[in-house]
Amino acid sequence: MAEQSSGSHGVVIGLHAAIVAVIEKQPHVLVVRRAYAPLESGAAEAHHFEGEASSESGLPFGPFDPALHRTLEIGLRSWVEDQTALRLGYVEQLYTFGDRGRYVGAPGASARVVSVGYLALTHAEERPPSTDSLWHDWYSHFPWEDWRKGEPALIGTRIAPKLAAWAGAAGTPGQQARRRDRITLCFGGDGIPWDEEKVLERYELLYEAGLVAEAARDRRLQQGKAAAKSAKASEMGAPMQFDHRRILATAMGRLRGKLKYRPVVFELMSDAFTLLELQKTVEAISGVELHKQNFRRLVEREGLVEPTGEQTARGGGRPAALFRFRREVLKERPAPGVRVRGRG
Amino acid sequence: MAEQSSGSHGVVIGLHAAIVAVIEKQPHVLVVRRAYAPLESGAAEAHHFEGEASSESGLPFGPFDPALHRTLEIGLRSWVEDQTALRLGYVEQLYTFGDRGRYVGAPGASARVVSVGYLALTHAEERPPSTDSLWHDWYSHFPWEDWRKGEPALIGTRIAPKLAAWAGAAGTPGQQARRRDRITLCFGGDGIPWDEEKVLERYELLYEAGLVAEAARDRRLQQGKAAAKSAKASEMGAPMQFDHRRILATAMGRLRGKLKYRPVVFELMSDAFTLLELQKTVEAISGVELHKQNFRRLVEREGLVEPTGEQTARGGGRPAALFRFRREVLKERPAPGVRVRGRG
DNA sequence: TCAAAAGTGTTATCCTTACACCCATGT
DNA sequence: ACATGGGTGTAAGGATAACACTTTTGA
Repeated sequence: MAEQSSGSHGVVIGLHAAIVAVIEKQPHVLVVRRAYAPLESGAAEAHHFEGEASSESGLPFGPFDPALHRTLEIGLRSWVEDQTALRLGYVEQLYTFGDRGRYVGAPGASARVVSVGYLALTHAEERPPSTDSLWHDWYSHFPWEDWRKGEPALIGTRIAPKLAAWAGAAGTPGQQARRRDRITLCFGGDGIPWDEEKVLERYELLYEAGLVAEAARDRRLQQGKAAAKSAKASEMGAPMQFDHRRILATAMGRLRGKLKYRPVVFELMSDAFTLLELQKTVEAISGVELHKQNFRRLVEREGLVEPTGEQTARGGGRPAALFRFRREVLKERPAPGVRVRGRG
Repeated sequence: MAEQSSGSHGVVIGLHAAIVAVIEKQPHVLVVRRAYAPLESGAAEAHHFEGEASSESGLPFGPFDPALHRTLEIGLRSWVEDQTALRLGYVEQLYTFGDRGRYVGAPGASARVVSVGYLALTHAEERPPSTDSLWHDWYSHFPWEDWRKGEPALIGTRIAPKLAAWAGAAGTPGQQARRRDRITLCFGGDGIPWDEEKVLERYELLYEAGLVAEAARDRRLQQGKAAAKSAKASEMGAPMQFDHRRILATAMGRLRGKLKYRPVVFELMSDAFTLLELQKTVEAISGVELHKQNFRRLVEREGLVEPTGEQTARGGGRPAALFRFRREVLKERPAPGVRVRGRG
């Protein structure tokens, strides 16, 4: 076993993809249910997770094999195609995480894993692409991130009180104040507005405060104990394997930001769409409602779309004009995008 | 030697820092002159570079040792302190590169290297922090990026013609058109304005077109040949070891972008500064001149600074009021920053 | 005729961009 | 007095955010 590494700097790189699609006005991420950890040595030694953990879902991922793939992104694409039978279009690197203890693998795990996260966008037509993978509404993992119907009740009833308690439990008054500032910055209030892009900051805060199932799980696994059944896991969103929820949080935040200055929404749309469908897609991603008319003026002014000339047929209201993405903007304006700014 | 890896997925992670400071209104990056590649196995086997390459400078870097450091960033900080005797303040991860052939190490190099790049900001007081490291004006590596005195002559005299030739040399007319579009998008012209943030895109384009010394060097080294003396290296900016210039390009672009929505400039200033010093620092980084009064109104309106009450003493003009960074903005506004937008 | 969704007009306000001009100090 | 940088007033034009109202279809 040439592996055991750790003494020097042998490291395994895990490539992870948050593959996003918007289906029926809901943002979804592709998850894989697996009972083994494919990140150990080259062969498929199907390590089994301990009890509970095996029922969690995770992002599609696999190790980077430098002998096989010329770049990280090529490696990622090949892993994803294997695991999900899905061909990726738009792909963007997010972040590389290497924290000890945040990627707790199978019990026999020897090598240290560094996670490189990617965001991929696709247009999904309802059915999950393969039997092993399925689409999850991303708000099932982040219920506090959906502000389309106003502030989620969860924040007032559970998150705010528990975070306040956590802040109060800090050692010195100075630390307490700093924790409180951080909470306000993340979740708003006190003059600070909700910033939909701070998805990662919020998740990390909840993790540190121990409000999220992964926090307790990682602590236990680090101590070599079996993962206990975590009660009320679903209340604070469905947990994911390893540090995958953190990667998903990074993806959400990045996508929400990118929408505003790059025409990436169109990667999520079909070729032809109505303006309201476009708006609902942006709203699904950014988690806030928009002002209809201002949205329309915006996409028109930026020259992001052009009419196809067709109309929608399906009943229940006046037919809408269909539009398509105007690819020429890419050559015209330096940073075209759907600038989003909450609404009243 | 348990190393030789490559067959499966044994990978060495190189942590790289682009450490930036503004000295005398010029942006600088800290470079290290080294004659060996510290990225091979744990021990210090001082591999010697082949001829020419050893005179190139590079960014401070070193391998990530998971046994020693809990996170990537901690590993980076320890490497940088060792190599430069400099303690880092603000640090931000940039990107992870893993391209085969773009990180060409010492001849005997076995393991594949994945580079994780970081941006670090510091306030330098003139003298280089250690004898092995020194400050380079970053425009010496990217002469086409300094538009403070208008469009650099280099672009018209050398870059544009050579890029045009490269575009014309593409196989099909379609490819030629796509190359031309890309050139316009990167360097502007034809209605597209100069976008100071596209530093990486421009460098990658120049690399692909073979206009930059590293392109030829990497090709040669990949074929096992010795690196030839590259004529006119300095004309297209001083090259750097490995893929370090790419990492620096990433750092420049990211910093130029971040300035606009986060108060990071202040990491580069001393505690007290005049508004013109602040403006010159922003101009140094972003490479464009700004409109004095609008700049002042901006920092004032955003509440980024507050007067110290002091005045500058040094001669040559009316004394200026001194200001300091107003830390409270961090608690007030979601995304305070020095939004920069060229000028006439 | 009513529900459902499509689509338009208008305004106050703020931000941006660009003018051009005056002030205080050292030599 | 003049060079050097410090510092201000003001106005046109555009982008934003918020109003509420009309139109076209299917059931």
